[in-house]
Amino acid sequence: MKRHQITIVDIAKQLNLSKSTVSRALTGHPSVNAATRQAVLELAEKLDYQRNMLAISLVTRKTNTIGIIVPEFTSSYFPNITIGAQEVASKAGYNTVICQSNETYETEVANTKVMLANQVDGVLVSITKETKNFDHLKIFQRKGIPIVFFNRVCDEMDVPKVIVDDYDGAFRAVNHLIERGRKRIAHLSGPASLKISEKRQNGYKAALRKNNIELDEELVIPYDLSLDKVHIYVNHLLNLPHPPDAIFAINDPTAIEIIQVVKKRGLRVPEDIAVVGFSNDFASGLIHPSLTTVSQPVKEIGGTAAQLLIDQMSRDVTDWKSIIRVLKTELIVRDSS
Amino acid sequence: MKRHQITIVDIAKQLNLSKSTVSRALTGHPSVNAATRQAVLELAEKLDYQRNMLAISLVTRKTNTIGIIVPEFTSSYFPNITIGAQEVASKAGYNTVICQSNETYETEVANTKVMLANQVDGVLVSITKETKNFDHLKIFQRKGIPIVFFNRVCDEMDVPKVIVDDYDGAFRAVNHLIERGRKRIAHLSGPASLKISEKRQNGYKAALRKNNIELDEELVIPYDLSLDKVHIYVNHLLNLPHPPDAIFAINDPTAIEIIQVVKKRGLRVPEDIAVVGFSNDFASGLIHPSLTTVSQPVKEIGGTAAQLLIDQMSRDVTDWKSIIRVLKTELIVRDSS
DNA sequence: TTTACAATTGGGAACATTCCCATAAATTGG
DNA sequence: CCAATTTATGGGAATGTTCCCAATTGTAAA
Repeated sequence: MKRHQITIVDIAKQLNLSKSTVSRALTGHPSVNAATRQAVLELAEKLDYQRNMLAISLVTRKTNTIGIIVPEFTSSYFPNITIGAQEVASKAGYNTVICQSNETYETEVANTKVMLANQVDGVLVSITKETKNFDHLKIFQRKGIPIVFFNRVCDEMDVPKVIVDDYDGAFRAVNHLIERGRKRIAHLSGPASLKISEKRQNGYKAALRKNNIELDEELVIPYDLSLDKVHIYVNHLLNLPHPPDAIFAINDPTAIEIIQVVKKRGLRVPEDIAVVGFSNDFASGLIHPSLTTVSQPVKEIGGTAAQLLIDQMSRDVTDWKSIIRVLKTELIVRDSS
Repeated sequence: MKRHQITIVDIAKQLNLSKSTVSRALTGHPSVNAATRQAVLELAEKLDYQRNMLAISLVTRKTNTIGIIVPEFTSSYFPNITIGAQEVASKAGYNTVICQSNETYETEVANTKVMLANQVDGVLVSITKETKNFDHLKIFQRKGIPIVFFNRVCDEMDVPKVIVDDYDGAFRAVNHLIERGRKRIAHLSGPASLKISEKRQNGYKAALRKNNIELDEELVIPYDLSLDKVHIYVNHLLNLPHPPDAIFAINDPTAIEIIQVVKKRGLRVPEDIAVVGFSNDFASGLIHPSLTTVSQPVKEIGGTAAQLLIDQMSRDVTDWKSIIRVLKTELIVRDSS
């Protein structure tokens, strides 16, 4: 039923050549007669010949494909990172395969198997909030497939990583709130498993300390990043006998959700409660009031990670220095603070 | 240099079996001894064996991969469509490869070559605003690779398509503006090459006609969807001797841009100018004032298209009925009108 | 003229797997 | 007890390509 695929053998037969010569003509090998090459190219064009990458990859043991595993696609953050990575990768002649782990460990493990089965030449990974065991990722190392982490990194693996100065960004965000006269600043933090939660929380605490504001543990709430639970924590905070006058959120989607909840309660942002986020998602500039946030160079994160990966793939070095690239953030002050 | 990959031959040797038997054990073929299968499975696990999909696909002539070609990823529209498609595809055991054509014809052609070279089993396509020649897409048909269009379809190809009732959606949107008392309604339309531009424009005109409002061609502006030019058209409209009191935009990103421009000019939305968009992007509910728009069942579009494609791929029918699925839109009234 | 060398081309192994066609052993029925 | 059938396994072609190692031809140097 399936139509016969045009192969180099078909071209070879029609031109009375060997498949070797056709292959050489097609790949631009120098030692082939100009007239022969011309004939091959013309016939290939005429027959709609397309090289079969499966066969090529099988013999060359290279797929020219990099895999990207991200936890989710719900905000603009990870999509933009993949765009940045894809730009760099395609410029270097690499294709990109993207898998979403959906913030679950099982899916992440399944994703790594897909990547392995599809013989990617390297992978870019940002782990889920659930990931505590890294055996599935260590397989890449064991097989000599380069891996680079970004944003959500794995501490126990000695490979290149791309992150931002989370501590510093959080510090400046909270410091800004204090400069604006806020005294009781709450923090909606992330899951303890993620390094970024820890660092941003540390930045928050350091800013309080520097301004001689005593830390009230009651105001630091770790949550699992499920947006539909934000209202619970916000209402809890606002119902405290001595409620906060500002909230610093681990990320923008959370901050946006906070603003909605606060507004629904009839309170004003920033008059009653100031809100600051982290990442500068696309929606943050559009929401009312517009969100003060710490912007990350999102595309650059993806691009840098891809570049680091490509560097590893092109050199035949097995023991790669574990570079850690820390990119700069920037505080964007808007109406919510 | 490259580490040797574990193959079924390695497993076969260690267990003193033939690669045929190992293959059968691994793929779950019934005619293999339970003890043998057990041994194979255990050793495979121990050695981190991963099946090489390249080789499998080469011999089975199936990659279990569908390709998606979309024009852009800048708004939430196309990403969400791919999410919907991916959900359906992965449930059916298919992987997904996504390519962005970046709204340029050349890139789209390049993308089709990538898809062909990677032997996708089927493709989902939404064309660029530039695409007028469809030869590169007809190659899929010629090779017997199923293709389904969505959103931006190709009229001259007789294949399944998934669209929404653009005419009707536009009609209801403009009718709503008229009900709100607007008399001079402008329309920022899309490129003439796209069917959706035409249909939405027709819906706009029909709504005017039905309400006995004479069409003023001066108020209908086709533009190429480059957001950075929106301010030119909006300012042009507002500088007219008899400026409009409402603008219906071809899509949400355009509408959002219009709102920003109008606000920057010191005019109020909706008091001075009402604005209505199309698609109900994520940002539309967040912007101030929130945007009235025609919502599309985005994930469903992707899911339906994927399902249509999978149906085609699983049956061995070469002449597929050209189904056209038209999904319903819904008018979402918010503050901008 | 002979040798050496460059320019072309062909042959065939290799890549990792599936799957059809044997083959051998074990089991069953008459 | 023998034929027939079932159960389990092996052998090897096929998939479409690259690339190494010849083989052939023509030509310039000796």
